[in-house]
Amino acid sequence: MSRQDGGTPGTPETHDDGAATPTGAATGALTGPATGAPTGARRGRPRSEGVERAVFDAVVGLLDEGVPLAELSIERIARTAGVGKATIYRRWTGKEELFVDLLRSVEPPDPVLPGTSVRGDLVVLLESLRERGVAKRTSSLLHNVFAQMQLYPRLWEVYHHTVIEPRRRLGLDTVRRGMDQGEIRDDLDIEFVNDLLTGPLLLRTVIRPGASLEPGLAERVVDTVMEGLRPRD
Amino acid sequence: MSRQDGGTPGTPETHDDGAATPTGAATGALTGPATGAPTGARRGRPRSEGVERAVFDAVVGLLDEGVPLAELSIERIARTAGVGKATIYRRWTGKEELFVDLLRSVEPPDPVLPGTSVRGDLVVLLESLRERGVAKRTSSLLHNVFAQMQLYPRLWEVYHHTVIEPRRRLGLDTVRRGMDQGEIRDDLDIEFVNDLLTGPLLLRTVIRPGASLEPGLAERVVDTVMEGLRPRD
Amino acid sequence: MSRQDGGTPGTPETHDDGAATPTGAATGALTGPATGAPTGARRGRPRSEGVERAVFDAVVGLLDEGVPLAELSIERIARTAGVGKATIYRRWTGKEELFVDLLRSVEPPDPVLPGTSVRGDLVVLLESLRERGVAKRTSSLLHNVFAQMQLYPRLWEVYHHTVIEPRRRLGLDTVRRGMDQGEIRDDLDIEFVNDLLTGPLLLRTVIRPGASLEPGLAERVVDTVMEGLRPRD
Amino acid sequence: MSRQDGGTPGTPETHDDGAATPTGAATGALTGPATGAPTGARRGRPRSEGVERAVFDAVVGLLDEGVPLAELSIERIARTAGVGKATIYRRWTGKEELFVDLLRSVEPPDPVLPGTSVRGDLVVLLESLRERGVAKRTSSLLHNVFAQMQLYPRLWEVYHHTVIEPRRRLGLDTVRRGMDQGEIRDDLDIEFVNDLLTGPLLLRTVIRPGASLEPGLAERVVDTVMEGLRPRD
DNA sequence: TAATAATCGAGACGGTACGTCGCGTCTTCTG
DNA sequence: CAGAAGACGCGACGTACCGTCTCGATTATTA
Repeated sequence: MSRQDGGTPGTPETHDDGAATPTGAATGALTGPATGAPTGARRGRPRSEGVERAVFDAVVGLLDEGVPLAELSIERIARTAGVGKATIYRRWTGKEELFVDLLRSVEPPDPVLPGTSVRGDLVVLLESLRERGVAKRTSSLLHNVFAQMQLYPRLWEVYHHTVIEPRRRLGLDTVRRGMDQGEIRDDLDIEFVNDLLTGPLLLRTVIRPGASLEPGLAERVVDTVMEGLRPRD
Repeated sequence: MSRQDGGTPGTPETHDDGAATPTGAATGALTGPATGAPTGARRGRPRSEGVERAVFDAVVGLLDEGVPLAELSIERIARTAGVGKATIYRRWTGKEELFVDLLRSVEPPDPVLPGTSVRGDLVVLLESLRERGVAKRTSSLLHNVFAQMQLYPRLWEVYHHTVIEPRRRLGLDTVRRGMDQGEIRDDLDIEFVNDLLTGPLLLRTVIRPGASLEPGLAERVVDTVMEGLRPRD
Repeated sequence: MSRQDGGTPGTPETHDDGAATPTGAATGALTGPATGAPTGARRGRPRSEGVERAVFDAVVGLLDEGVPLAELSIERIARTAGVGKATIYRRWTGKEELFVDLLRSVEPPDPVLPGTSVRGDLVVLLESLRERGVAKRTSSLLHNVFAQMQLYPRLWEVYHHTVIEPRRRLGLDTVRRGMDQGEIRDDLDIEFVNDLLTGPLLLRTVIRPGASLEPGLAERVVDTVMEGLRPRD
Repeated sequence: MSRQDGGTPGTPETHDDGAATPTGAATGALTGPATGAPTGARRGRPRSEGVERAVFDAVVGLLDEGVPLAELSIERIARTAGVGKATIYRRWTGKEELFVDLLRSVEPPDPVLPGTSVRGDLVVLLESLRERGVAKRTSSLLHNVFAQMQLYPRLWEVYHHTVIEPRRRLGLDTVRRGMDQGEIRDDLDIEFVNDLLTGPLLLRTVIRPGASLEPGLAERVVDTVMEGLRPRD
């Protein structure tokens, strides 16, 4: 994972779903008061919560000012945040882990599938993909980070691992259910079908960032892939 | 474009748009009278052809040795190639342009469409996508460069511009023909249809580099998207 | 003086001038009514005696291991001694004061002058200089600290102030007595004469640390300076 | 020696007299035009002469402003001199070598002995010691550097090696001549006699920097040591 | 016995400097 | 004039200490 140390030592670090967030602060907030946690008597001065806030703010601020991601040196971030370099290195092993953490902190939660029909679930899933793509072009932060995210292979990788993969698994489950229930042909590979459905949207989101992501696109993709391209009479 | 100056004459410079060798033209104009000749009588010592060979060899060699793309500094490339830094900067404006040039030098030509049937052309197009994906995992150079190509936004961008986009246009033309000839529903947006077809393969090629790219995949994608996922009886 | 605060009561604080334990007095005054008692009933947990022992041991140990004085950071000393940095800063204002304290703790007492003859007293004084010089080359601690003591101007200065100056004054007194009693020419400046006598030994002790300090040197210096270099018949 | 690289490769690097100065520039100036020197065709851009001037000026300037020697970090010197840190490290291995170079650049040449009488030569030698001591207290640079020179063992060591030792050897030769010619008792060790003579002045110069160095001191030391302290009638 | 208060080890904190590396430009000599 | 060599100002790297500041825990005195 990305964080350096900390992380409440009771957190299992399961990397299977989006609930990992070993960030400590964030986790603490989500887990509740946690007064009874097996908190093993930390020694020394505890890490200031204000630091990551300051660092994140600095990064967002610099990106807002139009500073390209490649120019966001640790040095500069520390200077802007009014924070010591060592303090940053104490929390993150490098720029990439920092960005991953920042990115995750603004990532919307996984969609909740209504479960009424497979088609409906697929639309919801693809719609969430579409919405993330749209968010990328709206949010100043997301826009900048995503636009140049490819700059950092590890960032890319971890992002996939913690964000895209979990949703992909949701998709696979839904496709499988569709086959079981007879809504989808069952003579095809599940992964293959899933790629047919998500590929077009990911293409427009990741590879061709200028492409249209109009509302209704998700539904249209699902329906068209379901129906096929052959002309009907 | 990427090259700083002349561009090896002989390289077809396939993709027209954006005016091939722009700086080359400009340079030619500045060099003097030029006497009307297209290759305007350079003065002084001519550029050694050996230089780019040495530079390319150095890059490939370093990548083969496992040096990550991110550690390929101009400094190191020059050192390895036994070439002055200034000589490199005289030819390319930076690392990215160098890589783009190198990448283009090993890129296979655009596929030739048989034109017999729209389905056949689509399969050929997607098959070339698949083959490139496979090549990425075979060629030591391609593997390394691609695997971390995302590191360089401009490299990524130029690559798309010079390699992916042209093929995309081929795809759009084919889809249009399919609609005109009645092989494809004509109630859909051409770009949309093209994305439905290419998305799955690009997904596996670019976004999920570990995914299977088995032979026959291209054909299967075309057919499945054509037929749709709805169970037939 | 060097110590930050209390100063172990019991340490005689030999060298008067500069008002012994200045900060101690001040602290005492600030602590409150003080009820008249000289050691005004400190409150809270008293300082552990073990700390300075641990710190001194750590310094000596590191020097013994060959660690150069310049690399003895407070950080490292604290780590080695198993002591908190703040605890060190609570006692000494910096590295130099710590070293001064350590140095003084191993400094032999001022020599006792027999007072029989001026020549005898001078020999005793110079002999003590010689012995200190020899000790520097024997004791692992003294060797290391002295050899690089010049590294710390304040250490040097304080050492002179508390060790060399007092003995210098002893020397001046003796020379004066010699003049009064007719053993030494009285047409010369007292300081000048003293420098003639101590200069050679200090030269070999401080400035040319490799020079010989054989037994009998002190006596020979006194006698030769007394007699002069001119050949006698 | 102190310099990092450069140094005209023909210079023998004899460390026996003050004529070592491998500084290149200085040597070049002293050696003459040296047009026929075996200068082995340096490659690449030659080192700018302006750099050491700028660096030396920066150091002197900072010391003049009262910045203590200990705060003269390479970083700060570079900043003040308007010079890259790497440029400094290219020439000197560290602060100490830089200071040694600077110090040597302002060191007066060895005294020329008249050779008429041994006493006269000794006076000249001691007078040069005295003058250096006086210079230390006059020159802003020397004052500051010397006053805290002890901070840098290597600086101290190299200074002794290149400046003090050579003159010491001059002194030893003179004392030997004095013994041979009957001006000095020959029943004493030469080094011992030399230390008797130079010790007092070095004491006042190096160890007790506040002591008086009035004109005539050198002569007085020689005469008094020659005559002895015993009262004459 | 309980409250109070200074100490302790530990280590986070904002800084500054370290010595190295790469950037893109420049300046020299050689072919 | 191109080319290699490499110096140059610049700025970032990741580490080490600086001296200060919180922490929880410990250990005295005072109430």
